Amino acid sequence: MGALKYSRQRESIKELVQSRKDHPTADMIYESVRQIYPNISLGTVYRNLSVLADMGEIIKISTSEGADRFDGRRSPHNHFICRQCHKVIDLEMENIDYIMEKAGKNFAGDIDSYKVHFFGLCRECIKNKKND
Amino acid sequence: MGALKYSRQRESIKELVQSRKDHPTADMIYESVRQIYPNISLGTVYRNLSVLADMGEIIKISTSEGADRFDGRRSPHNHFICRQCHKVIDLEMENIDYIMEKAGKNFAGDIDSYKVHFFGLCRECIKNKKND
DNA sequence: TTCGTTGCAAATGTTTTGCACCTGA
DNA sequence: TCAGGTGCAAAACATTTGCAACGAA
Repeated sequence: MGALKYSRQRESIKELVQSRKDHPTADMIYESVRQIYPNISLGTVYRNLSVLADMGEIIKISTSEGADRFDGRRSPHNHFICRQCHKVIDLEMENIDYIMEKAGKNFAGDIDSYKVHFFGLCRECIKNKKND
Repeated sequence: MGALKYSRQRESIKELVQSRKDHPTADMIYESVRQIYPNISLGTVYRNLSVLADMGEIIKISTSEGADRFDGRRSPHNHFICRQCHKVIDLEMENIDYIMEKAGKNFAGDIDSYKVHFFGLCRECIKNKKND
């Protein structure tokens, strides 16, 4: 049951997200894809983002501020979220997968993945602060 | 401006969250506090949870599944989230604050905190899976 | 032909907000 | 007194879903 069938809408969404370096919300993606498929609906965008995230083609980032964001980058990496402007930035840092072992030591369940969000101020917001 | 004034509703919410070991949603907290202050409104609960989180008295946990959860535990710790039942569990693990330094190495902003969410199956869901 | 996919719109679930009244300092 | 807090209800958002028509295999 549930064999995935090709759809140009899904393909287009996937390519769009994977080509962008920012971390767009579903709505931003909708606005972009609409320039190619003017009739696409927001529901279709949400449905496909969900499928693509389940397949591991893209990553869904949930922040406490506003809508979820999506990331099409393939290689594993972590994120920084600015507490002022809420921008999401990819971090270039060494692999820290070993924290999963540390986490699993006193834990009765089965840990298979993790997400780290780092918080603080991004470069732009530090600058703006100084100009106050 | 904005001096915080005492309110028994806020006090009650704070004590409730800090006394619980699960990770209730705003609505669960509302239902509980209502047993003491039957007229409290959900809006008041949300407003106070937000204030308490800003003050650092409680922690707000945003998951991609459903409503945000709140944690009143004082000492720093990390969370496990079951991908099946979405339960949130506190982890007893060694401190890994040093990952902030690793993250800051090639980054132009200022990192001051982080949150790690570990994912997988909790003990109960592993059991249930075996009984299929 | 079959069954996943789409567009549309309505529904859902969560959180925020405007406002008149209440309350702590 | 008076700024902050509250209850209530409506609004704002983000996301999901039912359904009839469409399209890929």
